[in-house]
Amino acid sequence: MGKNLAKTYNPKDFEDRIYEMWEKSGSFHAEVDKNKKPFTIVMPPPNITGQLHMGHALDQTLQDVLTRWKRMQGYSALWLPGSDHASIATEVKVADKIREEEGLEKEDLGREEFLKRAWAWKEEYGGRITRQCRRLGDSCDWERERFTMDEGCNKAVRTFFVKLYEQGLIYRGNRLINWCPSCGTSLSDAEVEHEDKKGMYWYFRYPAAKEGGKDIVVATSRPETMFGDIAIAVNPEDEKYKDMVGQKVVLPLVGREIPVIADSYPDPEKGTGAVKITPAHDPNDFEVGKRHDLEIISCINFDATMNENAGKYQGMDRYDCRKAWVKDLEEAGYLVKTENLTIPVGECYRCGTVIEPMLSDQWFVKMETLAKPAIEAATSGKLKHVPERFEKTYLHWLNEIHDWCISRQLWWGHRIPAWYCHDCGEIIVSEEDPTVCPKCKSKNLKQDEDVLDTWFSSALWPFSTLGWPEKTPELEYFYPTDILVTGYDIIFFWIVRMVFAGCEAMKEIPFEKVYVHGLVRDSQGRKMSKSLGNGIDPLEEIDKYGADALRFMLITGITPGNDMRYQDERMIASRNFANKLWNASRFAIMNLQDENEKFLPLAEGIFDDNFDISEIHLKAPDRWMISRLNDAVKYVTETMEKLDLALAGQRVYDLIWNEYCDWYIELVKKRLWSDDEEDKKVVRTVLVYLLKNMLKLLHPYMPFITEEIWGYLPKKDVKSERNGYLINAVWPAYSENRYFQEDEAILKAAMDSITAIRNIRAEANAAPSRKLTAVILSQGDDLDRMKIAEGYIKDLANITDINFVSDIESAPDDGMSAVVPGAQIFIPLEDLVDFEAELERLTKEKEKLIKEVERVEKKLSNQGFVAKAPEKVVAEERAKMEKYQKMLEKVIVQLDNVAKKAGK
RNA sequence: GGGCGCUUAGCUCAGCUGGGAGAGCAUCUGCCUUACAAGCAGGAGGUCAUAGGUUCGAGCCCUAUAGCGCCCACCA
Repeated sequence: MGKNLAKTYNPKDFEDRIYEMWEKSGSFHAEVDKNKKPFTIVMPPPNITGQLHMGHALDQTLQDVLTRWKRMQGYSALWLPGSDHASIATEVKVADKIREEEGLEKEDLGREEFLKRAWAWKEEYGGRITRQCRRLGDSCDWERERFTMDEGCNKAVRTFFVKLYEQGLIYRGNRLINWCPSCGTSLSDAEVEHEDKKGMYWYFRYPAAKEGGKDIVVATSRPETMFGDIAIAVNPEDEKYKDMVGQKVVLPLVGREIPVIADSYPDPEKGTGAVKITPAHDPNDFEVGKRHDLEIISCINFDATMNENAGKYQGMDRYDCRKAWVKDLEEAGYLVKTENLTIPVGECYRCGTVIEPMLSDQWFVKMETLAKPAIEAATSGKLKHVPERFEKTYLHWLNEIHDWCISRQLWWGHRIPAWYCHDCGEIIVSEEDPTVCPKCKSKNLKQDEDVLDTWFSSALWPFSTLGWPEKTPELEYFYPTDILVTGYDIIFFWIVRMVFAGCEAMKEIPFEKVYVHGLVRDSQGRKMSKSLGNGIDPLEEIDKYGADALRFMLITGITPGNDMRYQDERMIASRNFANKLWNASRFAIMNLQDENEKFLPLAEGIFDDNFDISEIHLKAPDRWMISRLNDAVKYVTETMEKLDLALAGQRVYDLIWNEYCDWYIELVKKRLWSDDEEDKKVVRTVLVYLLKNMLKLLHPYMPFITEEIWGYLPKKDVKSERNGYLINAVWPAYSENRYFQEDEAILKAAMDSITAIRNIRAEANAAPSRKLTAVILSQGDDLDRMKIAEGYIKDLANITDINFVSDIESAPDDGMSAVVPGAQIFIPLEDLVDFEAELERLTKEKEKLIKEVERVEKKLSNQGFVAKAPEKVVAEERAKMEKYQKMLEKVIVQLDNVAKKAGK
């Protein structure tokens, strides 16, 4: 053993190699292990059509951090990966490809042939995303990788469908659904996006049917649906129209007579207060029509052209028809007025085409019963949202939920397990293909042509992937899963549905926590999108800066639930941090070895599992640094428990850069270069100890670099390191025994003094190489600490000699001085002192102290504060008061001296 | 129409259950000091959107206001 890290940090040199090593070693694989507690995350399956984008990178890094952390904590940590068949998206993509390459429409190929092409497409591109995930360092269990349309998932889908059908929770009905004329399929409510668009109200006059009757004016934003009007509704409370109820009016130009009816639906304040009723193309009207048992007349085809009921407009596109029809009505004198305003328009979430409400035979899931346990799960606190506010979103959707239209007029997807008997009309819903009709024994059966909404299979993901409906050991052990990580944009599509599906199929919520994160936006705060071309490719960033840098920047850049901006500078900062760690490790490793790259001896027993670092001959900086590490272990663990991964990551950054690199390494350099072999051994041991633990803390965030460095450390096969790889090492634990309060105080004094002296040096323009002496004025415990810190102050501030005094009279009355908590430091620097500048500096310092004293004084003289604030806080203030007053005294004397020198 | 979030240093953002405001980048000064210039040392920079309130004490809690953004909602 031996050798050291390469001179420069180059992630490309090792990331792929490390990943392969992990995977080959089986480190990602999680087994049912009764001796361990399970920890489970199921990966939100990326669409097979997709490419890895920043959203995935964030989503997956979060999951990987959690999985790696739990794995190190000794859980059987399963992160189950997979991909989604993405019914509509894939069908569109495959159809496009066929059109492009062969000039054929999917109908030309027929269902079977099309599906063959789709599967071939899946084989070719479906693995693309999961391959890309590996570059990120995802430690998922690839042996358990699943696909939403694989055999097991298909079995789960059919079982679940039949189960719900038998309970009457799935039904087939002729209802108004959201129709996308471009995709040629129905959509669920969640798949419709609402957008405010510039629109117009046209006010049309419907003339009275009989001589002497009153005309009625109706506003509409969709004149082309007038061919489907079957009534005009008015509110029975509306005085304007009271006498018209029961009367008939004529549909302009069409000539059909329709009644004026009374219904609570029209709002007298809106429009003219009278509403045209078109049950075939408007959900509200559909309800009104049902209430009044009205006929339904449809006038638009599924391809968004007008049908025969539109008369001469038959065959025209709905919008062309609108134009022509309005023109004709206007010319005929029926247009009363128009009004410009914005109207909300429903659009297909896939292609953006305006949705047409259409009457159609579809399958639905009855939501009322199913929603109840899902609501209960959240309100009872069993299901927790992080951050909490998303529970509101979740509950709102569930409380407002309508029945879920699950059939899609597509080919790529799970085919609906329903058959129709052509002889007796029986509908057979069954897991297996029935060969004969159970009612009439006919063999003339035909399966429903439609497939299921993609989200129907996604809803089963947390348990279908673990073997459901079979009672597998995995299902028993890993379900319910622990945390579901996803963006807030799919709470409705997915979270809600997984919860009710889990509650129904498993009688148990599918996960205990939902961690909801935001979007990764571009540096200007815009959503990354293909059309804007502002997307940043995670793979390119990995090429440039390394996967660790990308991961670290993503994790530390987010606040739970909020969007983040992608900034190149932060990416560079993360890479620089990796570089810093690399070099600091290189320094340590260098000092662990002799000139032949052989490891030098370390303290006895360091590789024993019960080794206690505090039992070797530590010095103050060692104990300080160990104490800081110990503190970080506690903080990081607790903070991760709260899923505040950004804060935890920042603490590790601080620990490594600010505490370890900036202070600890500098503090021990001299010892490492000394001849004291015993002390050198202590320092080496501490370095190994610190490095190992810091690498462990950082590993979930930056797995590659930490694993790489880990490989260069001296190690033996010990239990606490499991199979020797960092990925499997044991997460560090906090211990009271490693909290060194006194050493923290000593080092605080040392560091404050060092900084103060360096400051003086800078102000006085004294070269860093120039040796200086110092006088430190201090008393009591503070003085004792300063004395212990003496050597370190000398080393790091380049001071040759320190003279300690405990009364102000003995302090020098010239040179420069600085006040630090617990002491005042004097540096004789006559030749360099610019007395005017020093005077100014001290005056500023004095003013600052006076303000402080005044502030504390005010606080302490406030009876309310002394009486009501906690004792501890009051005591702290009193101590401050004393300290500041002392400091002030000193500064005043010093100021006096300098003023004399300055000749004032 | 309903709900939610944001407003803190020049920029991007942290700030846990209320007890003297932090980071990264940028900026200024000095350093190629034998781990690291992807670096080191030392600075400067904030009436925490506004107005009230609760409290001994408010960036944090309450109420209103303004600006920005997001989500939901059956589109007369």
